[in-house]
Amino acid sequence: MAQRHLEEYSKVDDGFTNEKASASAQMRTRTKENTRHAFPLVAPENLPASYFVSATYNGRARKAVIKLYEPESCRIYFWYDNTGHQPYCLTNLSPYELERINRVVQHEGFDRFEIVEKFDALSNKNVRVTKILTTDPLAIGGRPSGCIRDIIPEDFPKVSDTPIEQEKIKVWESKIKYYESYIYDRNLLPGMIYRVRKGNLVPENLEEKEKTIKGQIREIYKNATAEELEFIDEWARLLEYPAPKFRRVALDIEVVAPVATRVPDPQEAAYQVICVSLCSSDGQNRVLLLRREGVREGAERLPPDVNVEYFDAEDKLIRVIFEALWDYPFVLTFNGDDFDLRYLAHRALNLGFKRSEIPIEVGKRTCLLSYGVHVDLYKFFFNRSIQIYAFNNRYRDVTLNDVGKALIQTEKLKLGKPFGELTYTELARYCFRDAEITFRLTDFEDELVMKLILVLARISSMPMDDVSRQGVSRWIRNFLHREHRRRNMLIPNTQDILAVKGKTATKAIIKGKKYKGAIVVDPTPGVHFNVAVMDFPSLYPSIMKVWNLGYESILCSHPECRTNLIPDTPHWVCTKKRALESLLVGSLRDLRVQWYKPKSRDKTLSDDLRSWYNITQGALKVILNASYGVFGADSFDLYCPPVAEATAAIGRHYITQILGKAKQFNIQVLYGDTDSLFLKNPSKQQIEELAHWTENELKMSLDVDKVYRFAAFSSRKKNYLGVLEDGTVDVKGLTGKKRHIPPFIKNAFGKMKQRLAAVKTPTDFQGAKKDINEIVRDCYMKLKRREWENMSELAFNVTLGDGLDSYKKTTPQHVRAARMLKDNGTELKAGDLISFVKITKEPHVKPVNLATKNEIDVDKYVDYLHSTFDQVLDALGLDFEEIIGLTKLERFM
DNA sequence: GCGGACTGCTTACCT
DNA sequence: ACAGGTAAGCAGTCCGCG
Repeated sequence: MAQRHLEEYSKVDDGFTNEKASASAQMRTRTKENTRHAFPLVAPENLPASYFVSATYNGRARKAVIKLYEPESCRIYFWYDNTGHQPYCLTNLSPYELERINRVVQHEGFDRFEIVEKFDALSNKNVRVTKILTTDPLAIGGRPSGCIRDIIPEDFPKVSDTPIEQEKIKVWESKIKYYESYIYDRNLLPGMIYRVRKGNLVPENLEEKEKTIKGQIREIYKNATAEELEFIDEWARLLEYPAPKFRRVALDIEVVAPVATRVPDPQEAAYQVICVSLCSSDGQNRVLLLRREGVREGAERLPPDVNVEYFDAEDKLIRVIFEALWDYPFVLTFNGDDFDLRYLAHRALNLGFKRSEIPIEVGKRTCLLSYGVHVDLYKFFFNRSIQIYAFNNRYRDVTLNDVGKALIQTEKLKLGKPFGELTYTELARYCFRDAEITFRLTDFEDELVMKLILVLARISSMPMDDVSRQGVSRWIRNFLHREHRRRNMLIPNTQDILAVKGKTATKAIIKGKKYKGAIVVDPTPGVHFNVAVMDFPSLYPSIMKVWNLGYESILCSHPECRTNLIPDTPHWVCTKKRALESLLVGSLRDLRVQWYKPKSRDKTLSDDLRSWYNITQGALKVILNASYGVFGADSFDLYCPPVAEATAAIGRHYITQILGKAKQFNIQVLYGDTDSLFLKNPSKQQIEELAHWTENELKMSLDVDKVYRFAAFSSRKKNYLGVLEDGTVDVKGLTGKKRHIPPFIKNAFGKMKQRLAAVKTPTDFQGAKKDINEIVRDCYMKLKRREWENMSELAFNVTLGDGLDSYKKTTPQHVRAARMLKDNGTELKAGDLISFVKITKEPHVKPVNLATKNEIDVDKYVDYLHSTFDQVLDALGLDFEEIIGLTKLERFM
């Protein structure tokens, strides 16, 4: 914790000091303020089975601290390290050489040197390195200057007898947070169950369960190597242990704002907190209101199970909230990192609270809790991987309203008047609804979100608070780090991997990209009946597994491996030693495909168990989907572009081979993208032939993923519409489903989609075409007659990708509109949605709320209607201009 | 001085 | 702070044109 906070505080002074950051819970137990807590925070000598939910570093005690959640009492207990583990980093300088660097050996936090042997996967040999142990993680790194990791390359060239270049001096593992290092070295598993016995932290082994599971899993993985089995066992143990009930509270605050369009600055916290709502798993629904002059009670009703409490003084209200933060082991907010908790912490300071009275650890980007675990659901749902793979893109805007609407069918209350004019009960109702949505987002489907976070914590070896905030590349990095330490492997520095294996050899189609990616087959335009879609289940992870891909195996140093070439590239891959990534990604893939996916659909299992399997397979899917991409991302610690390049190249090779085979088998391929093939009316036998061939020759499975009753292609790639047997319509890439398109056009598109769903046979098409004609014509006429209900129906909704000032090269329309809004006094930032309409006069755009009906450039909208429908109409053999009644001659003129 | 061909920028999508 | 490939619309530039 101290390390993390120091790094954050060094950049921005937000009123807290480092002392505050390292002020620990342990210290709190000694302070007077805490005497009001009836329970001890430090774990007793013996603690029953409890979940490892978080970890931190206590600067006062100079120890790692594990937060244990005991599910019977529903409390968090702190367990302090008792093994004497110390912070350290590694270097290739010998102790003898290091002794000469005064600023190291005389460093305040320096303790001692040790010589250790590690396996260096980059050079493929064991190396002896020096371990520099310290008494404080900050001695190694995290301060702006004077850290050992920086001093070594700065000072050693000066004191060395022989001239030495800085690049040859290596320091390893100096950027790992101390509590993470602690977790790895002690082989602890966040999210798993531990006990405290005689003061020691010991893992809880559910031996019976493990035995049966292992038995069943071994049945399935008969072909796995011993090495693979070991990993599969390990993963299965992590994923099969049960989850607790999470005692938790959701919190939402309201602040008086002098300017309605401006959100109060949480740093300044200049205005009163007027309402706070709590909604909890134990049915404590509370609204705390601050009494203010001139505010009326109001006639509305709150839900009957909600308690309203009034306060005459703001500090008293805040104290009650802080008590809740000391009480609940899990606290949920929607954007609490940047607003609610941050505001409360600074507001409390402004009101004269002592720092030790504030249970919030304010960081640069986070607000963690002194006692429990804060999950900021905004950050969690904002995670693109979570959004797409765990929730199938069901919500599009990451707002409480949109996520609530999509996942729990509950929206925010709409306010009919300005905030300042609300009665107490109106304010209370509004605020409570927000807390309620926040809570229920973690409650639906048997606490799915909480369990998902728990499973991800287990896979990634990260505390729950970290895993809920960070992206998928951090999760992957952390479990790779864990496995390096477990196998006594040196964790390489990013630049070292790059220096040895950084070069790519293929040319990307897109300018500015590093290497060539996947193949997209040109679609055959038209409507096709009975289209079977075959695909490779998790193609890229399978490739990594089968081809032994990893930073250590690609371009390995063995001369005899050089002939083991990756198709389409000059790269080779190791034949002698299995790469860690290949093993890890491969075993996760197998576990998902062969165990969790089938179990999640197994009707013989209880609902609870099936749901757990479903959550687990979903978590695995999220991780597997990113496991290739991270190797091509320079932000990833084990960045290794040839690994990503090789994966994509093999994928291209496979698809190309199958295309050739399909031709040979006389199967018409209508379309294909990356790992899929769309086959026109194939016979059962043809499908089997193709699947068998792939299994035998490519050692990959190729399955029928779905069958379309019919599919419509234009000549555009990544653009089609397909109707499944059950009438579901898949729309891919068509403009009509894109988020930014005006609802007016989108609605017409939706009607067409519905009409197409009813088509069963080629003859049905006649009727459908006629109706679609009508739909398009109707939309066109309404536009021409300016018959829309509401201006917002015509609004384009485009995300502002960057801050307004960073558009230097061009001024896109949405930016132009956004600047008009800004001139009007609206604050805008990256990520905001800009709603604008097209108008006839210069500059042809206007924010929707500033525009009037007769300004609208109707013809521009007709153009949009045209291009949107064309994508489907040409497949159906229809013509937009004929539909709207222009003859060929008129068009010519 | 104007318009078409072109490139580049931006967003949203697909796998 | 996972990747590359594709579509679409618009902004801006260049070049030819008596």
